[in-house]
Amino acid sequence: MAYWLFKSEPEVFGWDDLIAKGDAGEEWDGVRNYQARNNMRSMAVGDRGFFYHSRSGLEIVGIVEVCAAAHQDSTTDDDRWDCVDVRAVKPFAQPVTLKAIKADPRLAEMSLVKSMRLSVQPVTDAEWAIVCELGATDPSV
DNA sequence: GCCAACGTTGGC
DNA sequence: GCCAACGTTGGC
Repeated sequence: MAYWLFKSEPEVFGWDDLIAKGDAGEEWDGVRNYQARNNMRSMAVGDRGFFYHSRSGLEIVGIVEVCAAAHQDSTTDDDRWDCVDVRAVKPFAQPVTLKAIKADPRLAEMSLVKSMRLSVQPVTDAEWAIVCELGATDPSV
């Protein structure tokens, strides 16, 4: 299983909005960046990701699961743009702030630190475990 | 194919 | 709200 990180502005589409979608989840649409799109094309159903609140919040708030592989983004007719569907798995007991991530030398190579603007990012197995630990949340459940 | 101009993202 | 970083566009 691969791990990812999805960024969204909470005022536009936040964690609570995804929770409200239930088990069916929601299209991760609106991505208009090739690298982010390519990351979504690499995803498999069952892959997990972090949900990060950008611009305000600035913290990882929970764990999501990919529930549909990449397909046409329904918000555009342009066939260059695909997206996956994601659903909420569970919130972090303790949100992990960007500040905390930057303060942890083990996370210095995270895309969140290195490629600040990329909206859909890969996360390594090691980073996944460390962030879940910081979030006081057991990732296996 | 280069690179300047432009638009967008996102931390502060 | 500002502005730095960075991706994209388009003229040459």
